[in-house]
Amino acid sequence: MIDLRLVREHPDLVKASQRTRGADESLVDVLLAADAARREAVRRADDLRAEQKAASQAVKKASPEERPAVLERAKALAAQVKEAEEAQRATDAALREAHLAIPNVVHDDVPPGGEDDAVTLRTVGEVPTYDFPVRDHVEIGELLGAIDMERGAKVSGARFYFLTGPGALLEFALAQLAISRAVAAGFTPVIAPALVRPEPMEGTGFLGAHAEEVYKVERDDLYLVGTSEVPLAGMHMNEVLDLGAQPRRYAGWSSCFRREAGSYGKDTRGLIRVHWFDKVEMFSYCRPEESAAEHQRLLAWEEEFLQALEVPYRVVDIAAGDLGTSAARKFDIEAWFPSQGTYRELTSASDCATFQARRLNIRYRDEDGKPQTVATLNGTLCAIARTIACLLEVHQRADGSVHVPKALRPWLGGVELLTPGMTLTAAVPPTAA
RNA sequence: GGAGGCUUCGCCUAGUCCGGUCUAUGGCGCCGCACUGCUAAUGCGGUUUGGGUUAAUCCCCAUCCCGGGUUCAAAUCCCGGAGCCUCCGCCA
Repeated sequence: MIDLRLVREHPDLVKASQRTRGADESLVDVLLAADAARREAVRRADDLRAEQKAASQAVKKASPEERPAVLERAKALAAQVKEAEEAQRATDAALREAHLAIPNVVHDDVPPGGEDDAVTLRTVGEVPTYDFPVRDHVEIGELLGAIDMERGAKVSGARFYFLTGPGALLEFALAQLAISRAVAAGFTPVIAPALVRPEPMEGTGFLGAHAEEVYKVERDDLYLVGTSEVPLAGMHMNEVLDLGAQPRRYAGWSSCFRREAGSYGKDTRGLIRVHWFDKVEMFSYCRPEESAAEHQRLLAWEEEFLQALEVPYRVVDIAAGDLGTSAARKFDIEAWFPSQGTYRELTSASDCATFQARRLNIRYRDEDGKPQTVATLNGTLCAIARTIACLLEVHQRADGSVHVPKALRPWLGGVELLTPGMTLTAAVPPTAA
């Protein structure tokens, strides 16, 4: 939810934001009207309630002969209050609806335009050339005995997979690397629940436009999260946080589930787009004035992680029209996929400013001790399945073997190369053995 | 899965049986003032959050886990839900 005060005081700013998103700017006027209507209804109900309270007090003090008349008046007022409250509820609902209809106000530096107008901020690393026909990650994964798509489909259906042998070890290696780097950077590591109640789901905005994307466990009124952002944001809902000098940072590991409705035919092969994967997600709570700087820091950590994986990538600044509802700005990192001859999204970092926290009611105390809404940010440190796909492709060799980035070796028994037919026997750092 | 207990304005707590005097008690913490050579102690005052109104103050409304209901009137009575705790059953 955007800040209502901003809408009242600077509707033009919000309208401009709507325009750059390619969204309907008349929604701002709808919101303003709903706000005015609600305030009017609130005033009326409050006034009547005050009157009714007084009348109610009078009942008690009334003498026996006055009593029937006073009681009559109190009853009449009670009826009016009830009516006024119903009217107010209607305006409350209308305001909420109008309020929710408006996505976050975009950051000034966000490029205008839509999906194709993302601005590439930088390209890092050499795009590798191969003097042999490149295989895609499914082929390599099968050669290595790392990925089993067929049995994934047999057991769970399309877009499911088994990671086996070196694939399974790669998952843990990536998770370990991601978490240990995050911890070194000062993040609190978190293992978060993947099944959540409606409130955090709604508060993070996933029941709005993305509702079709979400798995629901009907019987228990719980949802499978599509990203660790949900439990990490929900963790502090309805709290007033003690924000010290530093933002509060969590690195959460959890499974993620996505129905991928509406993506039929897209990336049907392999680990690129799956119904379930595991992820290490960074999540920050900070003062609103710090969020832009924190956004850059999250991005830097993402980049350093990919550099450690020796993967060529580019950073793109997502255009306004392609931003999610709650993001004021979003950077994606796209890594090189040789089988596709292009960069594909691997991670994403969003600055939600106060949009998400306002709905989740997460605040901090400012210098005057007043509660204020915090800013929240999230960034993928490692979406594991897709990262495995990328690693297998980028680091492939002619014989089907795969180069292991130095940073991952400690968790893969020190091996420098995964080769078809090999059995990894040591999944611990050689030094620890 | 079953049974019971609990949830009060930062923390602890009184109040709930028996509706109005609750505009919620007291302690701790915190803030201010006074006193004191300084500290401590003491005294006095303040200290939930949100909304409405306002130039600001004042004031008004809501808020006793949440949502409904009964009533002129609900922290208090009734129904539903959540969370925590205990016990039984089952279980990795």
